Amino acid sequence: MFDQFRNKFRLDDDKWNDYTGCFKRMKVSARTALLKEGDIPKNMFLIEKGCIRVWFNNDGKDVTTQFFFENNMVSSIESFRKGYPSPVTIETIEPCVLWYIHKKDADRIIAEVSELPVFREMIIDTVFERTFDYMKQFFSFIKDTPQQRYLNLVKEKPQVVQRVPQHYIASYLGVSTVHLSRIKSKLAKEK
Amino acid sequence: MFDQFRNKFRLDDDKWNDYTGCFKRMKVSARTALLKEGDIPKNMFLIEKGCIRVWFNNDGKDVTTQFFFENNMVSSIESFRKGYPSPVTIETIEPCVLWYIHKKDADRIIAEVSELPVFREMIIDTVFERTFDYMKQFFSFIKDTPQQRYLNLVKEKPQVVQRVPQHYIASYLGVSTVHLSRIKSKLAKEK
DNA sequence: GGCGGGCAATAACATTTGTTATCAAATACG
DNA sequence: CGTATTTGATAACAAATGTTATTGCCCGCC
Repeated sequence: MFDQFRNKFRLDDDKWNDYTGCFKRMKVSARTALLKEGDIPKNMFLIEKGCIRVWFNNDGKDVTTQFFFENNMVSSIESFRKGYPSPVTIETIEPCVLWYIHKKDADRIIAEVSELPVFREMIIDTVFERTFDYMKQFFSFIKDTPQQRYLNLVKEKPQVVQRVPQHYIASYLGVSTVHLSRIKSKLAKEK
Repeated sequence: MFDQFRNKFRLDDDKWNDYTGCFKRMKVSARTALLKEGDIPKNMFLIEKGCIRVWFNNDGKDVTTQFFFENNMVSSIESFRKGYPSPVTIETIEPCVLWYIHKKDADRIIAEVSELPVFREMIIDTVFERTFDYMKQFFSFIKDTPQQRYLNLVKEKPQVVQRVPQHYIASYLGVSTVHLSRIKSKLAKEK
Protein backbone atom coordinates (compact mmCIF):
# COMPACT_ATOMS: atom_id res chain seq x y z
CA MET A 1 0.00 0.00 0.00
CA PHE A 2 2.79 2.41 0.83
CA ASP A 3 5.17 1.39 -1.93
CA GLN A 4 3.59 3.96 -4.24
CA PHE A 5 4.99 6.67 -1.95
CA ARG A 6 8.36 5.05 -1.32
CA ASN A 7 10.30 6.78 -4.07
CA LYS A 8 9.00 10.24 -3.15
CA PHE A 9 10.88 10.21 0.12
CA ARG A 10 14.55 9.70 0.81
CA LEU A 11 14.32 8.13 4.21
CA ASP A 12 16.44 5.30 5.50
CA ASP A 13 14.67 1.99 6.03
CA ASP A 14 14.44 2.39 9.81
CA LYS A 15 12.58 5.67 9.56
CA TRP A 16 10.44 4.39 6.73
CA ASN A 17 9.40 1.32 8.69
CA ASP A 18 8.82 3.39 11.79
CA TYR A 19 6.52 5.76 9.92
CA THR A 20 4.58 3.28 7.82
CA GLY A 21 4.23 1.08 10.89
CA CYS A 22 2.07 3.80 12.45
CA PHE A 23 -0.71 3.02 10.00
CA LYS A 24 -3.31 0.41 10.89
CA ARG A 25 -5.66 -1.35 8.49
CA MET A 26 -9.44 -1.51 8.95
CA LYS A 27 -12.56 -2.52 7.04
CA VAL A 28 -15.78 -0.55 7.32
CA SER A 29 -19.18 -0.98 5.73
CA ALA A 30 -20.94 1.55 3.49
CA ARG A 31 -22.42 4.71 5.04
CA THR A 32 -20.15 4.69 8.05
CA ALA A 33 -19.07 8.03 9.54
CA LEU A 34 -15.31 8.12 10.11
CA LEU A 35 -15.52 11.59 11.60
CA LYS A 36 -18.64 13.46 12.65
CA GLU A 37 -19.27 17.15 12.22
CA GLY A 38 -18.37 18.86 15.49
CA ASP A 39 -15.97 16.14 16.65
CA ILE A 40 -12.24 16.65 17.02
CA PRO A 41 -10.36 14.60 14.44
CA LYS A 42 -8.24 11.82 15.94
CA ASN A 43 -7.18 10.05 12.75
CA MET A 44 -6.22 10.56 9.18
CA PHE A 45 -7.21 7.98 6.56
CA LEU A 46 -5.71 6.48 3.44
CA ILE A 47 -8.11 4.62 1.15
CA GLU A 48 -7.02 1.20 -0.10
CA LYS A 49 -10.42 0.33 -1.57
CA GLY A 50 -13.75 2.15 -1.72
CA CYS A 51 -14.94 5.72 -1.80
CA ILE A 52 -15.74 8.42 0.69
CA ARG A 53 -17.59 11.69 0.73
CA VAL A 54 -17.23 14.78 2.90
CA TRP A 55 -20.40 16.66 3.78
CA PHE A 56 -21.88 19.10 6.25
CA ASN A 57 -25.33 19.59 7.61
CA ASN A 58 -27.25 22.54 6.28
CA ASP A 59 -30.59 22.85 8.04
CA GLY A 60 -31.24 19.14 7.95
CA LYS A 61 -30.06 18.62 4.40
CA ASP A 62 -26.61 17.33 3.73
CA VAL A 63 -24.32 19.17 1.40
CA THR A 64 -21.51 17.12 -0.09
CA THR A 65 -18.28 19.02 -0.72
CA GLN A 66 -15.73 16.41 -1.73
CA PHE A 67 -15.26 12.86 -2.94
CA PHE A 68 -12.26 10.59 -2.36
CA PHE A 69 -11.22 7.32 -3.95
CA GLU A 70 -8.47 4.71 -3.83
CA ASN A 71 -5.03 6.00 -2.73
CA ASN A 72 -6.38 9.36 -1.52
CA MET A 73 -5.53 10.64 1.95
CA VAL A 74 -8.62 11.94 3.74
CA SER A 75 -8.94 14.23 6.74
CA SER A 76 -10.60 17.41 7.84
CA ILE A 77 -7.16 18.84 7.45
CA GLU A 78 -7.47 22.27 9.04
CA SER A 79 -9.20 20.81 12.09
CA PHE A 80 -6.77 17.91 12.25
CA ARG A 81 -3.86 20.26 12.50
CA LYS A 82 -5.31 22.65 15.03
CA GLY A 83 -7.44 20.25 17.05
CA TYR A 84 -10.59 22.18 16.21
CA PRO A 85 -14.05 20.60 15.96
CA SER A 86 -14.55 19.50 12.38
CA PRO A 87 -16.95 21.53 10.25
CA VAL A 88 -17.67 18.42 8.19
CA THR A 89 -18.58 14.76 8.42
CA ILE A 90 -16.41 12.18 6.65
CA GLU A 91 -18.44 9.16 5.56
CA THR A 92 -17.95 6.06 3.45
CA ILE A 93 -20.14 5.63 0.39
CA GLU A 94 -19.10 2.08 -0.49
CA PRO A 95 -17.69 -0.59 1.83
CA CYS A 96 -14.06 0.45 2.34
CA VAL A 97 -10.65 -0.86 3.24
CA LEU A 98 -8.74 1.91 4.98
CA TRP A 99 -5.41 2.63 6.62
CA TYR A 100 -5.45 5.14 9.46
CA ILE A 101 -2.88 6.96 11.51
CA HIS A 102 -3.43 8.54 14.90
CA LYS A 103 -2.94 12.27 15.26
CA LYS A 104 -0.16 11.95 17.82
CA ASP A 105 1.84 9.76 15.43
CA ALA A 106 1.16 12.06 12.50
CA ASP A 107 2.23 15.07 14.57
CA ARG A 108 5.46 13.37 15.57
CA ILE A 109 6.27 12.42 11.99
CA ILE A 110 5.54 15.89 10.68
CA ALA A 111 7.67 17.51 13.37
CA GLU A 112 10.56 15.13 12.67
CA VAL A 113 10.59 15.39 8.91
CA SER A 114 10.00 19.14 8.77
CA GLU A 115 13.50 19.62 10.16
CA LEU A 116 14.55 18.83 6.61
CA PRO A 117 13.99 21.74 4.21
CA VAL A 118 12.83 19.45 1.41
CA PHE A 119 9.98 18.08 3.54
CA ARG A 120 9.14 21.50 4.84
CA GLU A 121 8.63 22.67 1.29
CA MET A 122 6.59 19.60 0.54
CA ILE A 123 4.29 20.16 3.50
CA ILE A 124 3.74 23.80 2.68
CA ASP A 125 3.15 22.93 -0.97
CA THR A 126 0.59 20.33 0.03
CA VAL A 127 -1.34 22.86 2.05
CA PHE A 128 -1.14 25.33 -0.81
CA GLU A 129 -2.53 22.76 -3.18
CA ARG A 130 -5.42 22.19 -0.84
CA THR A 131 -6.04 25.94 -0.82
CA PHE A 132 -5.84 26.04 -4.58
CA ASP A 133 -8.40 23.24 -4.85
CA TYR A 134 -10.83 25.10 -2.65
CA MET A 135 -10.26 28.22 -4.69
CA LYS A 136 -10.93 26.46 -7.96
CA GLN A 137 -14.04 24.79 -6.64
CA PHE A 138 -15.23 28.12 -5.26
CA PHE A 139 -14.53 29.99 -8.51
CA SER A 140 -16.29 27.32 -10.52
CA PHE A 141 -19.33 27.73 -8.31
CA ILE A 142 -19.43 31.43 -9.10
CA LYS A 143 -18.68 31.40 -12.77
CA ASP A 144 -20.15 28.18 -14.12
CA THR A 145 -23.75 27.14 -14.55
CA PRO A 146 -24.82 23.87 -12.91
CA GLN A 147 -24.76 22.26 -16.34
CA GLN A 148 -21.17 23.38 -16.92
CA ARG A 149 -20.16 22.15 -13.46
CA TYR A 150 -21.68 18.80 -14.29
CA LEU A 151 -19.76 18.61 -17.56
CA ASN A 152 -16.55 19.56 -15.76
CA LEU A 153 -17.16 16.79 -13.27
CA VAL A 154 -17.74 14.21 -15.99
CA LYS A 155 -14.52 15.28 -17.63
CA GLU A 156 -12.26 15.77 -14.62
CA LYS A 157 -13.59 13.19 -12.19
CA PRO A 158 -15.40 10.53 -14.20
CA GLN A 159 -15.17 8.16 -11.23
CA VAL A 160 -17.60 10.35 -9.34
CA VAL A 161 -20.28 10.13 -12.01
CA GLN A 162 -19.74 6.39 -12.32
CA ARG A 163 -19.60 5.35 -8.69
CA VAL A 164 -21.50 7.91 -6.63
CA PRO A 165 -25.32 8.02 -6.17
CA GLN A 166 -26.86 10.90 -7.99
CA HIS A 167 -28.29 12.76 -5.01
CA TYR A 168 -24.79 13.18 -3.59
CA ILE A 169 -23.64 14.52 -6.93
CA ALA A 170 -26.57 16.93 -7.05
CA SER A 171 -25.68 18.34 -3.65
CA TYR A 172 -22.02 18.54 -4.68
CA LEU A 173 -23.04 20.57 -7.72
CA GLY A 174 -25.33 22.75 -5.64
CA VAL A 175 -28.61 21.79 -7.30
CA SER A 176 -31.64 19.66 -6.44
CA THR A 177 -31.80 16.07 -7.62
CA VAL A 178 -34.66 17.03 -9.88
CA HIS A 179 -32.61 19.68 -11.53
CA LEU A 180 -29.66 17.36 -12.05
CA SER A 181 -32.04 14.97 -13.77
CA ARG A 182 -33.20 17.81 -16.01
CA ILE A 183 -29.61 18.66 -16.89
CA LYS A 184 -28.82 15.07 -17.76
CA SER A 185 -31.92 14.65 -19.89
CA LYS A 186 -31.24 17.93 -21.66
CA LEU A 187 -27.67 16.86 -22.43
CA ALA A 188 -28.90 13.48 -23.65
CA LYS A 189 -31.32 15.17 -26.06
CA GLU A 190 -28.69 17.53 -27.43
CA LYS A 191 -26.46 14.60 -28.11
CA MET B 1 3.89 50.93 9.62
CA PHE B 2 5.68 47.80 10.79
CA ASP B 3 5.57 48.49 14.51
CA GLN B 4 2.23 46.71 14.74
CA PHE B 5 4.04 43.47 13.86
CA ARG B 6 7.15 44.08 15.98
CA ASN B 7 6.03 42.24 19.10
CA LYS B 8 4.90 39.15 17.16
CA PHE B 9 8.46 38.32 16.20
CA ARG B 10 11.49 37.75 18.37
CA LEU B 11 14.15 38.92 15.99
CA ASP B 12 17.21 40.92 16.86
CA ASP B 13 17.30 44.50 15.58
CA ASP B 14 19.69 43.72 12.72
CA LYS B 15 17.42 41.09 11.22
CA TRP B 16 14.34 43.21 11.85
CA ASN B 17 15.84 46.18 10.07
CA ASP B 18 17.10 43.98 7.25
CA TYR B 19 13.64 42.53 6.70
CA THR B 20 11.55 45.67 7.06
CA GLY B 21 14.05 47.49 4.87
CA CYS B 22 13.00 45.26 1.99
CA PHE B 23 9.64 47.02 1.84
CA LYS B 24 9.25 50.11 -0.36
CA ARG B 25 6.48 52.68 -0.15
CA MET B 26 4.35 53.74 -3.13
CA LYS B 27 1.22 55.74 -3.89
CA VAL B 28 -1.25 54.66 -6.55
CA SER B 29 -4.51 56.14 -7.79
CA ALA B 30 -7.90 54.45 -7.74
CA ARG B 31 -8.64 51.61 -10.20
CA THR B 32 -5.00 50.67 -10.68
CA ALA B 33 -4.13 47.03 -11.33
CA LEU B 34 -1.26 45.90 -9.08
CA LEU B 35 -1.27 42.45 -10.63
CA LYS B 36 -3.09 41.36 -13.75
CA GLU B 37 -4.79 38.02 -14.30
CA GLY B 38 -2.34 35.77 -16.12
CA ASP B 39 0.78 37.62 -14.97
CA ILE B 40 3.34 36.11 -12.65
CA PRO B 41 3.33 37.89 -9.29
CA LYS B 42 6.50 39.83 -8.55
CA ASN B 43 5.45 41.63 -5.40
CA MET B 44 3.43 41.31 -2.25
CA PHE B 45 1.63 44.37 -0.86
CA LEU B 46 0.82 45.79 2.54
CA ILE B 47 -1.89 48.46 2.65
CA GLU B 48 -1.14 51.60 4.64
CA LYS B 49 -4.18 53.50 3.36
CA GLY B 50 -6.96 52.65 0.93
CA CYS B 51 -8.77 49.53 -0.22
CA ILE B 52 -8.26 46.85 -2.81
CA ARG B 53 -10.32 44.18 -4.48
CA VAL B 54 -9.37 40.88 -6.06
CA TRP B 55 -11.34 39.79 -9.12
CA PHE B 56 -11.24 37.55 -12.14
CA ASN B 57 -12.69 37.82 -15.59
CA ASN B 58 -15.67 35.65 -16.33
CA ASP B 59 -16.72 36.01 -19.94
CA GLY B 60 -16.22 39.76 -19.96
CA LYS B 61 -17.83 40.34 -16.58
CA ASP B 62 -15.69 40.76 -13.54
CA VAL B 63 -16.28 38.67 -10.49
CA THR B 64 -14.93 40.09 -7.23
CA THR B 65 -13.73 37.50 -4.72
CA GLN B 66 -12.06 39.47 -1.93
CA PHE B 67 -11.66 42.90 -0.38
CA PHE B 68 -8.68 44.23 1.56
CA PHE B 69 -8.23 47.29 3.75
CA GLU B 70 -5.65 49.06 5.89
CA ASN B 71 -2.94 46.79 7.41
CA ASN B 72 -3.87 43.79 5.24
CA MET B 73 -1.22 41.93 3.28
CA VAL B 74 -2.34 41.28 -0.28
CA SER B 75 -1.05 38.81 -2.85
CA SER B 76 -2.21 36.05 -5.12
CA ILE B 77 -0.61 33.85 -2.56
CA GLU B 78 -0.60 30.44 -4.26
CA SER B 79 0.81 31.93 -7.47
CA PHE B 80 3.27 34.06 -5.56
CA ARG B 81 4.76 31.03 -3.93
CA LYS B 82 4.94 28.81 -6.98
CA GLY B 83 5.60 31.42 -9.66
CA TYR B 84 2.40 30.48 -11.47
CA PRO B 85 0.37 32.93 -13.58
CA SER B 86 -2.17 34.55 -11.31
CA PRO B 87 -5.80 33.45 -11.72
CA VAL B 88 -6.92 36.87 -10.47
CA THR B 89 -6.38 40.59 -10.89
CA ILE B 90 -5.50 42.71 -7.86
CA GLU B 91 -6.81 46.26 -8.20
CA THR B 92 -7.14 49.35 -6.06
CA ILE B 93 -10.63 50.68 -5.42
CA GLU B 94 -9.62 53.92 -3.70
CA PRO B 95 -6.35 55.85 -4.06
CA CYS B 96 -3.88 53.87 -1.97
CA VAL B 97 -0.63 54.14 -0.03
CA LEU B 98 1.12 50.77 -0.19
CA TRP B 99 4.29 49.02 0.91
CA TYR B 100 5.57 46.28 -1.36
CA ILE B 101 8.23 43.61 -1.17
CA HIS B 102 9.83 41.84 -4.08
CA LYS B 103 9.42 38.07 -4.38
CA LYS B 104 13.15 37.38 -4.16
CA ASP B 105 13.35 39.26 -0.85
CA ALA B 106 10.25 37.56 0.47
CA ASP B 107 11.60 34.16 -0.53
CA ARG B 108 14.91 34.84 1.21
CA ILE B 109 13.17 35.96 4.40
CA ILE B 110 10.84 32.97 4.45
CA ALA B 111 13.72 30.55 3.89
CA GLU B 112 15.75 32.18 6.68
CA VAL B 113 13.07 32.36 9.31
CA SER B 114 11.60 28.94 8.59
CA GLU B 115 14.76 27.41 10.03
CA LEU B 116 13.17 28.32 13.35
CA PRO B 117 10.35 25.94 14.33
CA VAL B 118 8.22 28.77 15.71
CA PHE B 119 8.22 30.58 12.37
CA ARG B 120 7.66 27.38 10.49
CA GLU B 121 4.52 26.79 12.51
CA MET B 122 3.46 30.37 11.90
CA ILE B 123 3.87 30.09 8.15
CA ILE B 124 1.98 26.82 7.95
CA ASP B 125 -0.75 28.24 10.18
CA THR B 126 -1.05 31.29 7.96
CA VAL B 127 -1.56 29.15 4.90
CA PHE B 128 -4.09 27.03 6.78
CA GLU B 129 -6.00 30.12 7.76
CA ARG B 130 -6.12 31.17 4.14
CA THR B 131 -7.47 27.74 3.26
CA PHE B 132 -10.01 27.99 6.04
CA ASP B 133 -11.17 31.37 4.73
CA TYR B 134 -11.71 29.98 1.27
CA MET B 135 -13.57 27.07 2.75
CA LYS B 136 -15.85 29.28 4.79
CA GLN B 137 -16.56 31.55 1.85
CA PHE B 138 -17.25 28.51 -0.31
CA PHE B 139 -19.54 26.88 2.26
CA SER B 140 -21.42 30.13 2.74
CA PHE B 141 -22.00 30.27 -1.00
CA ILE B 142 -23.58 26.85 -0.90
CA LYS B 143 -25.66 27.09 2.23
CA ASP B 144 -26.71 30.72 2.51
CA THR B 145 -29.15 32.69 0.40
CA PRO B 146 -27.86 35.89 -1.18
CA GLN B 147 -29.78 37.85 1.43
CA GLN B 148 -28.09 35.93 4.24
CA ARG B 149 -24.69 36.45 2.64
CA TYR B 150 -25.40 40.17 2.48
CA LEU B 151 -26.37 40.24 6.16
CA ASN B 152 -23.20 38.31 7.04
CA LEU B 153 -21.15 40.83 5.14
CA VAL B 154 -22.77 43.78 6.89
CA LYS B 155 -22.07 42.14 10.22
CA GLU B 156 -18.59 40.73 9.63
CA LYS B 157 -17.10 43.25 7.23
CA PRO B 158 -19.01 46.52 7.65
CA GLN B 159 -16.17 48.38 5.96
CA VAL B 160 -17.03 46.67 2.69
CA VAL B 161 -20.62 47.89 2.72
CA GLN B 162 -19.50 51.38 3.68
CA ARG B 163 -16.60 51.91 1.32
CA VAL B 164 -17.08 49.68 -1.71
CA PRO B 165 -19.29 50.50 -4.75
CA GLN B 166 -22.36 48.34 -4.83
CA HIS B 167 -21.74 46.56 -8.10
CA TYR B 168 -18.51 45.10 -6.71
CA ILE B 169 -20.44 43.92 -3.67
CA ALA B 170 -23.10 42.34 -5.89
CA SER B 171 -20.49 40.38 -7.81
CA TYR B 172 -18.84 39.37 -4.51
CA LEU B 173 -22.19 38.03 -3.29
CA GLY B 174 -22.79 36.27 -6.59
CA VAL B 175 -25.91 38.19 -7.63
CA SER B 176 -26.79 40.89 -10.15
CA THR B 177 -26.78 44.54 -9.08
CA VAL B 178 -30.53 44.58 -9.58
CA HIS B 179 -31.00 41.70 -7.21
CA LEU B 180 -28.78 43.28 -4.58
CA SER B 181 -30.96 46.36 -4.81
CA ARG B 182 -34.01 44.20 -4.29
CA ILE B 183 -32.45 42.60 -1.24
CA LYS B 184 -31.59 45.96 0.28
CA SER B 185 -35.03 47.41 -0.35
CA LYS B 186 -36.68 44.31 1.06
CA LEU B 187 -34.55 44.52 4.20
CA ALA B 188 -35.34 48.24 4.53
CA LYS B 189 -39.09 47.54 4.38
CA GLU B 190 -38.92 44.77 6.95
CA LYS B 191 -37.13 47.12 9.29
C1' DG C 1 -21.94 76.35 -11.87
C1' DG C 2 -23.03 73.14 -15.57
C1' DC C 3 -22.33 68.76 -17.63
C1' DG C 4 -21.14 63.90 -18.51
C1' DG C 5 -20.62 59.62 -16.65
C1' DG C 6 -20.86 56.33 -13.21
C1' DC C 7 -24.00 54.60 -9.85
C1' DA C 8 -28.28 52.98 -7.68
C1' DA C 9 -33.39 52.08 -7.62
C1' DT C 10 -37.30 50.24 -9.81
C1' DA C 11 -40.49 47.96 -13.09
C1' DA C 12 -41.61 44.41 -16.43
C1' DC C 13 -40.64 40.40 -18.26
C1' DA C 14 -37.79 36.02 -19.11
C1' DT C 15 -35.28 32.26 -17.37
C1' DT C 16 -33.54 29.28 -14.05
C1' DT C 17 -34.08 26.51 -10.26
C1' DG C 18 -36.62 24.55 -6.32
C1' DT C 19 -40.59 21.81 -4.37
C1' DT C 20 -43.82 18.35 -4.21
C1' DA C 21 -45.82 14.41 -5.93
C1' DT C 22 -45.97 10.26 -8.65
C1' DC C 23 -44.18 6.41 -11.03
C1' DA C 24 -40.76 3.25 -12.88
C1' DA C 25 -36.43 0.97 -12.60
C1' DA C 26 -32.54 -0.85 -10.14
C1' DT C 27 -30.66 -2.92 -6.14
C1' DA C 28 -30.09 -5.12 -1.66
C1' DC C 29 -30.94 -8.67 1.01
C1' DG C 30 -33.45 -12.04 3.71
C1' DC D 1 -36.84 -15.66 -5.69
C1' DG D 2 -39.72 -11.92 -3.89
C1' DT D 3 -40.21 -7.92 -1.37
C1' DA D 4 -38.58 -3.57 0.65
C1' DT D 5 -35.66 0.18 -0.11
C1' DT D 6 -33.09 3.15 -2.75
C1' DT D 7 -32.55 5.59 -6.82
C1' DG D 8 -33.77 8.24 -10.89
C1' DA D 9 -37.08 10.47 -14.23
C1' DT D 10 -40.78 13.49 -15.13
C1' DA D 11 -44.66 16.78 -14.67
C1' DA D 12 -46.80 20.82 -12.65
C1' DC D 13 -46.46 24.58 -10.16
C1' DA D 14 -43.97 28.13 -7.12
C1' DA D 15 -40.17 30.93 -5.97
C1' DA D 16 -35.80 33.02 -6.86
C1' DT D 17 -32.89 35.43 -9.79
C1' DG D 18 -31.36 37.45 -14.23
C1' DT D 19 -31.98 40.86 -18.13
C1' DT D 20 -33.16 44.98 -20.16
C1' DA D 21 -34.71 49.48 -19.95
C1' DT D 22 -35.79 53.75 -17.66
C1' DT D 23 -35.19 57.23 -14.39
C1' DG D 24 -32.98 60.13 -11.10
C1' DC D 25 -29.05 61.21 -8.25
C1' DC D 26 -24.53 62.42 -7.09
C1' DC D 27 -19.86 63.62 -7.93
C1' DG D 28 -15.69 64.83 -10.32
C1' DC D 29 -14.00 67.87 -13.61
C1' DC D 30 -13.59 71.72 -16.81
